Amino acid sequence: MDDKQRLIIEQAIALADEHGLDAVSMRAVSQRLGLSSMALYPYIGGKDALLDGMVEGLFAEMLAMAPADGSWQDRLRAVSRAVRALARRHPGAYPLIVSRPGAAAETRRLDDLLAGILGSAGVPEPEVPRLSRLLSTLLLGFANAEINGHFGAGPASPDEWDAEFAADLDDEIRMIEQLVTRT
Amino acid sequence: MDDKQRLIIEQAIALADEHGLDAVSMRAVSQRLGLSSMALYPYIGGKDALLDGMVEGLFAEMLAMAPADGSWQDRLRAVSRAVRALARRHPGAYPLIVSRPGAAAETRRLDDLLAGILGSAGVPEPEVPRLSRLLSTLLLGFANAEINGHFGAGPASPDEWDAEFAADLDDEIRMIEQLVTRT
DNA sequence: ACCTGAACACCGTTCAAGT
DNA sequence: ACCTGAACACCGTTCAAGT
Repeated sequence: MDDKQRLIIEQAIALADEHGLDAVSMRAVSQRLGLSSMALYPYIGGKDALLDGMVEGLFAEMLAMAPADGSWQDRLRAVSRAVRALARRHPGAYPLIVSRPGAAAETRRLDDLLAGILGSAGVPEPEVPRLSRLLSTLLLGFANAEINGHFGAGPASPDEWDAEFAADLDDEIRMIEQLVTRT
Repeated sequence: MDDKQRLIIEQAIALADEHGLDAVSMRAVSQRLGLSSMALYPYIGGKDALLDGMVEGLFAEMLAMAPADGSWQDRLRAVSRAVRALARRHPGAYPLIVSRPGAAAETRRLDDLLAGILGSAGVPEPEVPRLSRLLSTLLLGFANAEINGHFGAGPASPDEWDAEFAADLDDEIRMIEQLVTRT
């Protein structure tokens, strides 16, 4: 029954969002489920595995949000929106995505998604993996910066972040278009 | 005497690089200095302030590495090299840069440096702050991905990371050049 | 099969005390 | 002024035990 596993991860994410990542302890998570801390161990391996599971859960949620139709530009914008929406929905848990190694299997699905988009944009195949990684670094990192309050002099309101992100994306889209026509 | 403060932060960074971030405890750091853990509190505020201090120390080290002469393209490449060199020199401590809010004063100096470079590239002033943030997100995030082993199918050897990073930077440089001539 | 309690070796931090 | 020891309320995790 990995229903229970999913339940545990769900509660851990909720706890992180409500009280910060530091509040995510085995004891606190188990308490939310009416169990003792040791009851979690059979379902998740331990604290580290729980954090990995949270990353996996976050990615899964994000990938479920991104629609897969429209022009490649539209799809790219949809993925970007999904990443930022995830970060804002999970301000406490999201930073795990950027701070934990990509051991999780779901992690690579974002790169695959981006690779698909770039492929249909006409990007030459040997360039696709590199550009996927560039974009995922930028998307994940930018959302993290917003959540973490990076950039002392950065955008102040969510609307300003939206505008900045849209402009960044337009630049990247132009970069990709130029790369395609250069070939 | 914030000589002592610097000494503490130095040892904390060394400890992180040698034994991982989790090994950085007040007790372990103080032991490296031949002190009890409580002796650190007058010099640094506590664990959180210590971690912030480490971020500050890392940024300072990086900024000292980046030469400030040559064409704007050369200077941009120099900054990029400095970021990656920092990450590889501090594989344990570096991730703090990306996981901790930019409260540290030094944090913004990277954006200033990038803004200066973009300014001398001829980027229109209203676009400069946004592009500085885009570049710093990309540079810091990419180095973090390398350290953290993000991207399951990513580059395997340091040389491959070098090549990928150089290609990314060329793309960004072209993007900036195009943005300048479009004006 | 599923859960618990006590226990161990750790944390960060406070506070009274030492020189 | 600078440092320490004991103590407190927490951790993650093990292990024997309960039903």
